[in-house]
Amino acid sequence: MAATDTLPAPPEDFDQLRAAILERKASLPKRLTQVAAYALDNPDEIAFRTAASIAGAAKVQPSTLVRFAQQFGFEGFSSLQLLFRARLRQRTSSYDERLRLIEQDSPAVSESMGILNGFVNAGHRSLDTLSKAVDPDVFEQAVQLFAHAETIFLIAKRRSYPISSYMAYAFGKLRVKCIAVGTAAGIDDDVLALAGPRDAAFAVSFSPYASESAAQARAMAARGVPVVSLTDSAFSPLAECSKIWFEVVEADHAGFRSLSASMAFAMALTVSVAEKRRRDAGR
Amino acid sequence: MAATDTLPAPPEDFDQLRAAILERKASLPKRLTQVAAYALDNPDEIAFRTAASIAGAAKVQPSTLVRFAQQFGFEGFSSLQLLFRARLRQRTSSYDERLRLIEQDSPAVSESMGILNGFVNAGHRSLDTLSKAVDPDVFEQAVQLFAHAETIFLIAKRRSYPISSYMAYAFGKLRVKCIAVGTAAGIDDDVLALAGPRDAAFAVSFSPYASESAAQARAMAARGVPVVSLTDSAFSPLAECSKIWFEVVEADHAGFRSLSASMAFAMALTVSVAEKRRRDAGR
DNA sequence: TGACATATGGAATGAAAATTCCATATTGAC
DNA sequence: GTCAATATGGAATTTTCATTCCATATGTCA
Repeated sequence: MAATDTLPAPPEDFDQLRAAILERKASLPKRLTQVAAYALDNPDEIAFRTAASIAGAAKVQPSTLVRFAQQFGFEGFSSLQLLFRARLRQRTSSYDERLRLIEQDSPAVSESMGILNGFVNAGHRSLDTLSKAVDPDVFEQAVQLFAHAETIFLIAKRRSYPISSYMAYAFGKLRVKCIAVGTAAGIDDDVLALAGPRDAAFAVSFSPYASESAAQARAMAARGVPVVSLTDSAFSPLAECSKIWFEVVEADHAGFRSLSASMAFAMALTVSVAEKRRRDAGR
Repeated sequence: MAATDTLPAPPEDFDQLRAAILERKASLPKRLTQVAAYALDNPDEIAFRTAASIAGAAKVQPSTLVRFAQQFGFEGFSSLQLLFRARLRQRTSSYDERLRLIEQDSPAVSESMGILNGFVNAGHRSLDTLSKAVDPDVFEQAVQLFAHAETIFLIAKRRSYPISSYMAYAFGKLRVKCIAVGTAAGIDDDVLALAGPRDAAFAVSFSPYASESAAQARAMAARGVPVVSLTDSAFSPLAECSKIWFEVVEADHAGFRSLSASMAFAMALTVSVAEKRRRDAGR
C-alpha cells in the first residue's frame, strides 16, 4: 500500500500540480475526481478556505481532501494548499517564471550573469507594480502642482539621489526652473530657505529614511511650500508632511533594491510637468 | 474600558481599514505602530501567513497582533485577516483586465497617466534587451578587472550621471574604494590625474556623447588606466578607447530614453565586483 | 518622586482545523 | 454469488494556531 499512495515526487509548483491532475484525472476514483474538478475550477477557494469548508463546497468529506493530496505525493492537504497560495502570490509577477526559464536554459552561466539577470528581473517586477500603485487622479494633482510652481526644489540623498539628479538634468533641458539639493555638503538648507509658497518641492526617500531629507521636507512644509514625495511606505516620515505622496515599492535582488520604478515615475512626472507647462504657455 | 477598545465600526473592506490605520497611526503605541507599518507594507504576508509567523516578521508578539486588530474594532486577528484575503481575491481577479487597459494605451486615462505607462513600457523593453545584449564572458572580464583594481573611477555626465552616482553610493556601502567625477565643476581632471595603471575607470555616455567624458576616458587610457565603458553604439567615442565596452540601447517614450537597463547593468556590475572581492578576500 | 494608567512580553488556554482511523459500502474478478 | 481489494463516510484524535491572561515594564501626571 505504501508503494501506491506515496509517490516519490510531490509537484513543486502549481503548474506541475495542474499537469499531474489533468494527466491522472481519468484514472481517479469518483470522489477524488470530484475534488480534482473543484480544485482546478476554483483554485482561489482552495488557497483561502479551510479544508472543512472546501470539502462542503465540493460535496466530499474533509478526509477525501487529505487522500487527494496524498495521492499526488503530498503529506497532507495543508502542503498541497501551500501551492495554491504560492500561485496567488506569484500571479502578480510572471517575471519570476521567466527568470526560472532563463536559469534552466543556461545553468552554466557565470555567477555574475546570474546577478545581472536578477537585477533585470527585479526591474521588471518593480515596473509591474508601478502602474498599479499610482492613482491617476493623485498623479494628475502632482503634475498640476508642479506645472504652476515657480521653482521646483528636489530633495534626495544617497540611494534616491540618482532620481533627483536625473530630474534636475531633464528639467534643465526642458527649461523648467529647478534646484536639486543633496549634492554638496552644508549649503542645502541655505538653498532650501529660498523656497516660498509659490514654489514646490519634490522629496524622494526610501527606507531607511535619510533623516536630513525628512527634516528638510518638514521644514519646507512648515513654511508653506507644498511638498510632493515619493517613498516606499505610508509610514515614511515623508508621507506625513507631504501634501501629496506616492508609495512605490521596488523589488530587489539579493537585498539590493531596483530603481526602475522610481526612475520611470520620475521621468513621467518630469515630462508631464513640462508638457503641461508647454500647453498652458501656448494658450 | 469596553468603550475604548470596542469601536463600534470595524472597517468593511481593505481601503477603509487602510484609511483608518493611516488616520490613527500617529496616536498608536509603539508596537502597534510597528504592526501598522508592517501590515500596510506587506499586505500579502498578512493575507497568507499565520499570526505567529507574521508576528515574528514584524518583530512583535502574536498577542500584539490581536490587540492591533481589536484596536480597530475587530474581534480578533482572524477577522482582520479576512479583509486582507478578500483584497487579494479582488485584486487577482481584476489584474488581467487592468493590465489590458494599460497595454492598449487606453484613452480613458489621463494624459499624464499615459505618459507614466509609456515610461513603464520603455523600461520593460529596455530591460528585455539587456540580458541578450551583454556577453557573459565579457561581463565576467569586466568584473575581474574591477575586482582587482585599487580604486575605481566613475566617469559620467548629464543623463548618465545618475548611473555613476548610484554606483558611487553602492560601492561606498560595499566598502569598495571609488571616486565619481562629474559632480562639481573644474576639478574633475585633477581628480582623474590621481589614477594609475593599478586602478580602473568606468565610463558611461550615451549619444549625444558629452565631449568631456570621452576626453577624460581617452586621457585615462593613454596613461595606462584600464577603461571599461557603457555606451549605446559601437561608434561611440568611448568604445574606441576602452579595453572593454558594453553596448546597451535604451528604449524610449516620446523621445525620452529610459535608464532602466543601464541602471540594472550598473547594479549588477557593482554587486558582482563587491561579491568577487569578498570571495577573494576570504581565501 | 511616587502612584496610576497604559503598554508589552510570554506562557497558559481553548478553539478550530487537519489528519488518522475504523467501520461500512462499493466495485470488480473469478 | 462470493471474496478480495479498493473507496468512502464519519467519528476520534492530534496538531496547529489564535486568543486570553497575568506579571512586568514603561510612560505620564501630580
